[in-house]
Amino acid sequence: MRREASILHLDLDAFFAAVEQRDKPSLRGRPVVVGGVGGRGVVATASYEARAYGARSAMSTAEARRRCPAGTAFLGGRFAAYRRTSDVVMDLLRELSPLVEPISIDEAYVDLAAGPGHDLSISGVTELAEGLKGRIASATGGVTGSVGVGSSKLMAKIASDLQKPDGLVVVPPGGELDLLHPLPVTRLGGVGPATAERLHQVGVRTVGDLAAKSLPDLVALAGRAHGAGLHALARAEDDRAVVPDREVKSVSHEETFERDLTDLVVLNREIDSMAARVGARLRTSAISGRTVTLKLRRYDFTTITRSQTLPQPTDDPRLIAATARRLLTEAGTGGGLRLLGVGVSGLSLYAQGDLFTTDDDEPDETAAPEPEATAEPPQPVEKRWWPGQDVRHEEHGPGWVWGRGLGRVTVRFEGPLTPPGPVRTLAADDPALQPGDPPDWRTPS
DNA sequence: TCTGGGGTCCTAGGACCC
DNA sequence: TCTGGGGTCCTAGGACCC
Repeated sequence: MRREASILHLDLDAFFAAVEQRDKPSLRGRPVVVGGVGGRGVVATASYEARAYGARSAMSTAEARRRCPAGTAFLGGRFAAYRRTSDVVMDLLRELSPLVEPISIDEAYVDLAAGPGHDLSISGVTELAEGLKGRIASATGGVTGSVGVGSSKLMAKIASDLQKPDGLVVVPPGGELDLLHPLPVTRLGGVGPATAERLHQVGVRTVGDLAAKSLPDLVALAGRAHGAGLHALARAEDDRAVVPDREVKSVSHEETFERDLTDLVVLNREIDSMAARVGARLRTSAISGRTVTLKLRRYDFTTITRSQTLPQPTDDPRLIAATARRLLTEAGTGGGLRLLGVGVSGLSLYAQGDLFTTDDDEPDETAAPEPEATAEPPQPVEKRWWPGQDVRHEEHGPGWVWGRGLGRVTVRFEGPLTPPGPVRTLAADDPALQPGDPPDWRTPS
């Protein structure tokens, strides 16, 4: 805990949904749900209009459909668009300080004490945060964020959560415990359903209740590290630094299937395609790893992992896939699998073509490409289009997919800088309709 | 038509080593 | 011939976060 309120936490409000409403004017002021749109999808983000009907993050999309009225937009995610907007925001944060720690695409800490001569008085950081919020809204085309400023990461994060959306709370140094102790323990990071249940059983409901418990009691309840962490947080003792550029520890890809799979041939093909994605991401980051992990979730939702550590680090999709295939054969597919995942950990920086690369591992330009590992299966016409997707039509211009089915696709032709636009229903195989790029929300100058 | 996908950190037991 | 005690690596699972 510092003497000044010099740590800022920013949390963008209903971020995915906010980007969708910015880029799709017909959705502004209306309920929007972003997430998995298939039968087994879950909600990633619900707009505040959708939350009014009870839609929530992590809820199954089926449940959100039951709760929300007709006309609610259910959209798959456009991660390239979210990434572009996020990058703009993170750049604004780095104008405040070189010490910016992104926590996710929509959340970050900033160490204001490391910035250039900021006034760290209460009024000083309040003014700074107000300016930041204004710059974020104007640079992103209206996406808002909630800001908390305090003497530690703990306090900044708690504060940003107090006045959502579009909030700003500065916790004056010395006021930490008055703010913290009445709050439910579940507001502390690290207190999830399991810990909350155990705490409730010993009568702990608020952070104040937690602060009354001894360190040995909490260690007995939650384990050594977690117990000590809770003991400290309940007293607002938090010295965690703002760390930019945290090292990646693992790279993985997983997929829940529309229907449970049992066929080993099909599952092996899935492994190949996941290993190809993981290998490509490793190679892009110039890293490789020694431990290959296969994750599987059975028809009854039981989840197991099987891993094997290789003698040398690799980023080779074929070696990753071969290892994962072996682990799958050992684990068995009994009863059917609803999810498969392939991951690599034990990462290290790794130059291609080093001592351990054999001739066998070199790409062979004369060989036929390996269809299993590289080629995407041909797309059925129905699956080409998904709700929310950016498209462009030769005649009607840019727009986005509202819905599809029965050989047709419904598109609304509008963009972030247009008024709400017209809807047209087209043949799903209309050659004039193509996937499009995320639209630019910035006014052309 | 219950329950995503990408991660991090911690714990615990066994192997192995000194 | 009542068997210590660390330390590290590997594996598996669980809790949690966004």
